[in-house]
Amino acid sequence: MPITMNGLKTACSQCNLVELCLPFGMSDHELSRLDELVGARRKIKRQHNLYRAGDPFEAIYAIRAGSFKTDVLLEDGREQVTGFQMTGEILGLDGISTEAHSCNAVALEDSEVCVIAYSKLEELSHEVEGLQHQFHKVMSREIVRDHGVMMLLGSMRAEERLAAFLLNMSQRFTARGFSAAEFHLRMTREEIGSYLGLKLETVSRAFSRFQEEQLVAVQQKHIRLLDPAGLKKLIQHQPAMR
Amino acid sequence: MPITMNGLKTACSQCNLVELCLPFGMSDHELSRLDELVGARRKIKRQHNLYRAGDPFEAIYAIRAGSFKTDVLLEDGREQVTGFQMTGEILGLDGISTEAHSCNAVALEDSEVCVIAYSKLEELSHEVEGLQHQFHKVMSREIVRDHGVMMLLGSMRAEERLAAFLLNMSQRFTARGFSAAEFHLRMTREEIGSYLGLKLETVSRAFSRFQEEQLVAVQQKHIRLLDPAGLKKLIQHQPAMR
DNA sequence: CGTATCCTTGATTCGCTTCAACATTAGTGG
DNA sequence: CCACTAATGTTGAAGCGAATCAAGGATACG
Repeated sequence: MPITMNGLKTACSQCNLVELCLPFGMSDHELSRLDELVGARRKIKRQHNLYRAGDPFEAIYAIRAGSFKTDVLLEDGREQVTGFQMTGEILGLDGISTEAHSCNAVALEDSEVCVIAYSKLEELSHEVEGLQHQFHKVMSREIVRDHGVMMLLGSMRAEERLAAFLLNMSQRFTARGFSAAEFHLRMTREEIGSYLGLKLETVSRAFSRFQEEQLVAVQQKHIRLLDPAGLKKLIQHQPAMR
Repeated sequence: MPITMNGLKTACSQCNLVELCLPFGMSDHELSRLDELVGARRKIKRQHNLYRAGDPFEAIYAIRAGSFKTDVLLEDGREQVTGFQMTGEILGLDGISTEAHSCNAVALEDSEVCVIAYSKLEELSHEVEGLQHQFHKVMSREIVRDHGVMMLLGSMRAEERLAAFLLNMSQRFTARGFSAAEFHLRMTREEIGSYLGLKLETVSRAFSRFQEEQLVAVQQKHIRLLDPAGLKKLIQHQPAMR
């Protein structure tokens, strides 16, 4: 029976995040086999890296608590945040292709991940029917998500991007049993801006504008969605820019 | 022995695209097993869809000849091209997550694809060691590629985007045994623009600018890279905008 | 050969960035 | 606990890069 670094048993079958995580949709029998998969948990302090671009790829990570951002850096120092990840989501998939990570994963708050050795995952995928399929789904979902971000970055104006971002966050908080209308963002305006391809001032202004129009109530990182339908409308009916 | 719609045997082991395609790196023995995988080939005429967003997902496709674009559409008609695909590259991975395709795949010229039934792929992945791993690599590469596009869209200025695009095309033509310096683009300025988050006029202007500065010779869709190093420099040393 | 599509270029407009100043919050150590 | 400081967030004014509008030219296609 696997023992974690902090002496707690790590078992997918016992975890309340199953429905959000890799084991989603698997039978009890399959689930019990999955318990071999998670070797250890690892705690990451706020602002610390789970991995960095260039690190050799050995494992993927399931977020057990907390949240992360992933980013890529250009030689000249420019940063692009490629995603924000919450509990149950999988980190590190970028590393498979070249056997090295291609982005940085940074904890936005004190967090904890389940370490899933990739070799073991491949092994077990041969045996456990549902695991292979579920893993493919997780990767595919990441691809679809990325296409959505491209849509954001390539075809939407600043306010549309922020609206889409807020609705996406709301939806993900909801899936985790939190309020859809009220939540706390763990990232800075600058990080949101980088993700959305905007400067932090533009993000701040868009927040203010939303507040004026009674769409949201903003208090620093604390957000209350007053009119989600209004936000949705903003995305769809905004006069096309490009 | 599988017979294709046009009466030709479809066999990965006989295909000269192995090094670019799904079977890359697999042993001869594994390769022979792969021949069961490709059920048929399918020809797609220029401007026709290989699949559309919403279509039920059943297969992935390896491009045997020609090229494609993938795009997503917003309700209000806005289009975002999410990628251009060349021979040996895999289409349709977006469909796994929801069992339906989430984007459109359109042939940029008369093309041909190998149809790989997903159910068969999963089945065979359990038996053929290298296939599973290679498939994971293909998906992971797609994720990494998407992150690169996000960097483009989120942090680069117009000319940097086009320079990065041209260098990327050049690199992919090279991998296929074509000239690195001279090639023919199959997509319109509008499609390039959509991909790069720019209007077609901006793309055209950037091309003209590159021509003035002796970086490339442009004649409609025919491109000659005169100074690839100069293009590379453009990407890295341009004063940061956002 | 005629027509639709695609591309180029110019003038103008507009949205976002840049620069700057200030407010607020969080974190630190006396 | 409070003073101090750094980090973060807000807002205003000005500038700039890309979009928009518009017209003409080149090319491909039936």
